[in-house]
Amino acid sequence: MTTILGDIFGDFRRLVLAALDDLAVAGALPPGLDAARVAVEPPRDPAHGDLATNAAMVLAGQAKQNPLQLAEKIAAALAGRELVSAGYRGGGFAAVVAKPGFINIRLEPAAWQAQLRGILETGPAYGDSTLGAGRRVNVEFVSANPTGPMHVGHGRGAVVGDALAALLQKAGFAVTREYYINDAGAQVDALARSVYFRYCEHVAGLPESSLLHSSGTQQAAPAAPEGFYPGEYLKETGRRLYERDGERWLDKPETVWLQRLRAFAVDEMMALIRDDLAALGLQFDRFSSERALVEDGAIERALSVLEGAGLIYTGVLEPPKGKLPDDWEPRPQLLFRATQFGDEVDRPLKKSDGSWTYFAADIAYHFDKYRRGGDTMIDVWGADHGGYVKRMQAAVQALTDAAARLDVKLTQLVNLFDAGQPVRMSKRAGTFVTLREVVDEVGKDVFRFIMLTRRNDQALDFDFAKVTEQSKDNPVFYVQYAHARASSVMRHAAEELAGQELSDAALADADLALLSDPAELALIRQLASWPRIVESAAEANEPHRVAFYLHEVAAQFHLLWTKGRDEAQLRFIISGDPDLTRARLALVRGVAIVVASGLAVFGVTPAEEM
RNA sequence: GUCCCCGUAGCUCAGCCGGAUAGAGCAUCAGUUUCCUAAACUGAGGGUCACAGGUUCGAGUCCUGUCGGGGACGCCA
Repeated sequence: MTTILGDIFGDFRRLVLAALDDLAVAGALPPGLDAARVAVEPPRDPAHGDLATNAAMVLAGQAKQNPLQLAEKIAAALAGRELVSAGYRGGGFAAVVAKPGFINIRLEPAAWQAQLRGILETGPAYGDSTLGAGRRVNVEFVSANPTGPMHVGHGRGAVVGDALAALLQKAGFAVTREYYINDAGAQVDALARSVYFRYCEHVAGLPESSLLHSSGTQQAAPAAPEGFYPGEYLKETGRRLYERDGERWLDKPETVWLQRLRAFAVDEMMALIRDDLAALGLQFDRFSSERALVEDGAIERALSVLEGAGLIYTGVLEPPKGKLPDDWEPRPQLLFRATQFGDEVDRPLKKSDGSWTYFAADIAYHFDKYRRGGDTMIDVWGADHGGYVKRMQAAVQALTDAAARLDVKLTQLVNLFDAGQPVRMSKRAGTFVTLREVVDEVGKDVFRFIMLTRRNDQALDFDFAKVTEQSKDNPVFYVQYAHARASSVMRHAAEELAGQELSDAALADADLALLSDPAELALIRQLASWPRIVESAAEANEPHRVAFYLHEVAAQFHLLWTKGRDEAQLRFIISGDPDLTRARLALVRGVAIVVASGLAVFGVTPAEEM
């Protein structure tokens, strides 16, 4: 109902609603019926027709009429209406009533052919929707801590977040992609100490080191600090610190260097992360710093809102049920009344040392997002943060007086395999696989697509051997291959029909009535459902549906291709019959446009040849 | 103990605000290549939708409970 072009299901829903109005005016239906549940969908069994509506069954109760008889009335009223929308150009339809009360609709081929023409005329924008009506949505994703390179789990969140954002954009929302930098907690202090340790280590290893000269022997490296980040990458960071600052931090107390090194380390880590993001082709509209919020007093501002609503108090929490932490001590804390908003317990805002909890900062951050104009926020988190969802939603509800909504998408684990053998990962054993290593190995297109072949809340197996295999078992190549095949046909056609204009605009004028084979019409139907897929996937926040849809389009196209192998008259290029060839090229281009449009949502480049 | 996610074919998973005879891929079996890319396609077998109730014209889908798997549970993020 909101699509710019070619949502056949929306068009027919409008038509059904208009028919219902006709019936109401004629007195055949009581006025003021609630038609919200009236749906027009493809029937599961294609033998039933192209479209089906449940209108009679949904309204039978309200209208106090027999569903079958009501269906007959609606079908008759439908038959009296015409497809006035330009997208059908004279194509008609037939409506038939079936058993429980379904009304099955079958379009004449001309209506489908007109849909294909519309696809060619619309091009890459095909599938765009006005569902979002320009409403703003803030999608926050990745938000990997700036303590090291991204790992594969971050990569999944990154891809899911980016595809979700792209999908929402295609569906007409004004999307902001945002990254939250957790650069304020104790962990970045630990990071700074780790860098300092590596820095000292580096200096000690230098032949010209003052440590050597002053004592005559190499000084033992200082002990690794608490919470030490053991990754090799920090050796490089320590070296870079030496190159920038020389020996000025040596033998100085922590109070002298901690703040400076923290800033340096976070900058270095963010540079690493930005490289990783770039390798995946990711771009953010905004990076928000936790530290900047803290230093700006944003926490106090946000908490004062809660304070004013009487939602903050000092109290003592019950110890958690089940396993009691070893060092549990009851202690009065500053608490947020999350239980008033459906959370299990009230949540602490200050640590025992008096500093703010991560939660307090996150409250400030979400309040900041809201004040910047986001009443719809989506956060993409790793599933290990699942326990955090309720309290954050509670906070958003409390902060905005329920004017804003926070949705949280949790991404489950990625299990790495190589030819069926699990790739064991252990930070301690040093067999940690970074996102960058995986992306460099398989390519960003493969990585992105595979990450979207599963619902985000399902664990996903990622097998290096399988995802790089060039066969139909690999969904990436299966879909890519369909696009490449389409491109290949167009290259051949350019030779066969040398001198003829084969642009999409030109092909839209081909005699599409020549596309009459059932397999051809089935393919057009498949292409015609793209706008509907965009809207439903966007509404459900489920980009993976696009992957399954593209797989179906590719299958239908490969099928038609192979039919042409058995029945030469079904090939796309028919020597000596330029009119038929042009009609079929229009279909081929339609496939390429839809596949490319879907891949664009995923940030995957459509292949021209393979 | 509480909360969240999950349970669909031998395996991996889809199933679109409830809709008609529950689908796809893999695996198994039987086929297709002088021809636009066989990197593909066709057909067959394979199901107590974990279990038990409930809601209604209709439940894999919604509600309750049970069982099983995973995850999270103050001062980490």
